[in-house]
Amino acid sequence: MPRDTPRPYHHGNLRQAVIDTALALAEETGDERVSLREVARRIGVSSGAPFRHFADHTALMTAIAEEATVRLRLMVDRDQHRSPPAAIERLRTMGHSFLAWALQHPTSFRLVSARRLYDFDASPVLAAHFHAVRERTVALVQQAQSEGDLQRGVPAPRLALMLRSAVYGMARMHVDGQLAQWGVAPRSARRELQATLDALIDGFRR
Amino acid sequence: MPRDTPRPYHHGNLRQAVIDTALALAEETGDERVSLREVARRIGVSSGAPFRHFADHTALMTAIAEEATVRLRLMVDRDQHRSPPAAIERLRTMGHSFLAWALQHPTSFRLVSARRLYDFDASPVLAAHFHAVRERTVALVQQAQSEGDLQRGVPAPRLALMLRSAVYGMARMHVDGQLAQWGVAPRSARRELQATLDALIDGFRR
DNA sequence: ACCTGAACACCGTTCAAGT
DNA sequence: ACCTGAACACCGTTCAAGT
Repeated sequence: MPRDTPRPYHHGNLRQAVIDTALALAEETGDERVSLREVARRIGVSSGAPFRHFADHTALMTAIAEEATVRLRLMVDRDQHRSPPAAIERLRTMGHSFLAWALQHPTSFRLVSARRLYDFDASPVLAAHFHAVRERTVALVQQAQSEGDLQRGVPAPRLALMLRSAVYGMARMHVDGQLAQWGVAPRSARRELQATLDALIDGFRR
Repeated sequence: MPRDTPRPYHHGNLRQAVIDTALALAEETGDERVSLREVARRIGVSSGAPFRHFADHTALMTAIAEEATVRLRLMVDRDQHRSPPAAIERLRTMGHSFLAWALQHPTSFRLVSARRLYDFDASPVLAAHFHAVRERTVALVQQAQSEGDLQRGVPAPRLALMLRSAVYGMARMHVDGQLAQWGVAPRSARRELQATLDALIDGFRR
């Protein structure tokens, strides 16, 4: 590992460098503007070098989407451990975590959720994650219903989809720049969205 | 207007032809894959010709977004005229119209709502439309509250945002390909989403 | 095993020149 | 007034050749 050579022929850890640089570039210019050539330029390798580690542009974006999803999951799990144990509170906490993540990492959220710039079906990591989120949400709704905290009139899968849609919609309205028209200033976005989610959950208390 | 010349030097109505062809191309390949060169090729004009009518790629996409929004509005207005007059029913109808449009024109919906491929701030048409949607939604919520059909515990603007988020989230989950994981088959999507919206509205009946 | 750098087929955009 | 077609600066991707 010679340290006097600024650019050795072999980068050493190009794969990770490409992922990190691409993530930074996405945050700077938008997920749809990540160019492999620009990434290579920033790292100081030739334009063809990244193709040794990623089959194509899509494969790189898939790797980024996986990285972002793992980070979201860590945050959700951490918050769940701190949540009151009642299922309805776990649901609320899950929604708050999701909103907080989307507001903190709008580019990652947009990339992962829109599923346009990467190949969702090629990633077992992503499939497992989204499956788990759905399972957990439905299970918590069922549990909250049997604990007497949520209305039983609506089937659990439908109530879960309703809550998910609302949270997802709030997060997307933010990243899509639509909150301003709805009278929500950027600074108060997190507070207002979490309060709106709370009002939704309270509306379905039994 | 000579009809024996297959390609006259002047197209005649190139601006509209570019919009129509670009819309078709978007439906075929996705809104982010609309190439001005491909549009020009399909119409049979040179690669520089569209620039006589659109300042750049963004300007063309803005025109498309406006066109799509006008069509959405026509559909919403038509359905409103057929709706029962009670504010809560008008709200429900509005949501159903929105969902139906998003399911029928996923590419247009994605383009308009994501606001990434065009310049929202450059379009008074779009600003007016979105402003009107919000005003109308909040007014209908207030009216439904005073007609005794919706809970008064939640402020009208917040309740309006909640309903909008849920509807928007459902529509986006569809175009983002996330409904399958939530146990909703494409064929039953419209029915299931409308039923979920109905359950939400019913949950907030007083 | 990994990287270079030229090559190819695409883009968006500009602009002198043509009709 | 509108369109052509060459030009420029970008892409993604491939691949023989280098280390």
